[in-house]
Amino acid sequence: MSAMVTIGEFSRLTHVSVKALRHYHEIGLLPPSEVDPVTGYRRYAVTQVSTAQLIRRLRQLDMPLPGVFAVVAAPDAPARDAAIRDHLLRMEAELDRTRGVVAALRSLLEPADGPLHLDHRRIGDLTALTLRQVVSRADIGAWCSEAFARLYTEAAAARVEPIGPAGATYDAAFFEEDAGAVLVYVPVPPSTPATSGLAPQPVPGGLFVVGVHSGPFTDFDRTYAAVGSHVAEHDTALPDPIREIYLAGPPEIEDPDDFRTEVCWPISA
Amino acid sequence: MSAMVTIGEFSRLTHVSVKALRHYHEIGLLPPSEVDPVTGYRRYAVTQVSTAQLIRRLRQLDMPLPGVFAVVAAPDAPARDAAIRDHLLRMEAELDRTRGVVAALRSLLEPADGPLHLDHRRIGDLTALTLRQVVSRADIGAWCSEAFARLYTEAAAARVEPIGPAGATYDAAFFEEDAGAVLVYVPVPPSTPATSGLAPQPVPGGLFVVGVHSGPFTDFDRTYAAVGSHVAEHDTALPDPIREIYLAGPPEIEDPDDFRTEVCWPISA
DNA sequence: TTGCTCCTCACGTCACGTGAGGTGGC
DNA sequence: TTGCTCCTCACGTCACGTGAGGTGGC
Repeated sequence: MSAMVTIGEFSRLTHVSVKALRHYHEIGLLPPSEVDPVTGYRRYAVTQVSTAQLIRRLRQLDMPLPGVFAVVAAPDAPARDAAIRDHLLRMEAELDRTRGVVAALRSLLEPADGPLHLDHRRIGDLTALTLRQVVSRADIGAWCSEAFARLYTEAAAARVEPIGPAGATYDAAFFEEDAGAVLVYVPVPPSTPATSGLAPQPVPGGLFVVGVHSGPFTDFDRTYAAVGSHVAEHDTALPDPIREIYLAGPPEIEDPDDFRTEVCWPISA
Repeated sequence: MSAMVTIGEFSRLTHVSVKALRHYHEIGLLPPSEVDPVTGYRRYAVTQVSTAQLIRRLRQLDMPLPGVFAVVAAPDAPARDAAIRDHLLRMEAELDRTRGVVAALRSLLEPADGPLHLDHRRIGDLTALTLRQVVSRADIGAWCSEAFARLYTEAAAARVEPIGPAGATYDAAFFEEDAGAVLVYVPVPPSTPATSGLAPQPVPGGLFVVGVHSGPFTDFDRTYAAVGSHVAEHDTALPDPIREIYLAGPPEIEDPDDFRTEVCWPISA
């Protein structure tokens, strides 16, 4: 039988606040060893200290409570360590993103590189292998790389060569609500047969104002601003999806500074 | 006169969601250039794009809205850049803390280094230069280093040598509510005269269970758990403040792995 | 005219923190 | 007995997101 302590003493032992301990009880994450049925007083066993310490560390790393729950309830050490490693990987990715944003912030505060060159262009109707899904902005990078990998695999399976650069179209909701329908496509000859998973689809064209974005995707809003401002001042924007055409990007190009992407804003004739 | 756009188009231009734009209007951070008095429709000027981009970047870096407000309203570039640099410094500090927590998490998952050596000790009443304030856990490091710097300056001004290691006492609320009264002290001879700012104060002693914590402060909860668990199992804890005695620490010791701190848990005789 | 965009509430999210008001334990 | 600890609501925080229900603009 291990010693029992009050919630206050358990808090001093573990450095977890009393309010947090009550919360963890309420959600079932760390129920006290005993609860007095008449007074409601919580009593914790000293053996619960290590669990509380683990929870505290994970929360200090901003792991969401459902994740903490999974770690604490993990059946064995490998499962537990995998859940923790997962979170540390997500934190690394977050850190990378933050580095990118800091760089983007600096570039925003420096004087601009001169006006962006803009073109009017009529893009014809295409035939393409496509994937379409509602995607949130946070997931867009991962989803796109997975989707393009799938499209190129399908193209190889159908023994066709892409006949132009890959692209994607973004519904207005993707920008306005931070989540919306995204369609990625790889253009193929109209004669391409359906593969096991994918039939070629038409991708309708139209008239666009086009600007080339050079550099990492973190910076995208600058080119969007340039293209969109030009449209607002000189053309009539259409509510159609905005198109991006990936002239140079991952996985072939490794350095984000070398990425080149066309941003195509649909306008009326 | 710059072109005006609807909230939806402004959202596509800036990559700030419509909901966020309405929120920024509501709090006065980014009011639209015009609001139709009858329909309530917002109209943004294209010249507002750069402000929106700046706000977006700062929010991506988790700068709180009051801080964003300060940056956007900054009277000139130096003031603005200083506010941003400030936030980047805070982010660096956060990152340091995170690194520490990750290390602490690893050490928690590794097998323990064997049981901690614990002593019973009667600490006598002291005379000391002291500072006392309610401090939150988040601020404790910064506050302590400032407070000790002040105490040593005062001791030098009074021409007295400290006659023992410095320490601090922490009220229960510091642990139970993540904020509570902390008293830092530097022991001096009882004959020490009052200086301009500080009169020597008595620091009452008592009976304690004492364990030595070796390593960075991030790890403190492990030693607290060991000392406190021992007390729970073998002694009667008192509600008095817990005392830490800084045998080796900053600023003299640089490597956190070399820090040594006594954790003293008050018990009844 | 139709459907799309925009509007304003009101409420939800996440992980607790902040009191208020009251009772039990030593 | 007194004061301290503990209890349970109910509501607040932060920066928006999520619908509901309705209207304006092309």
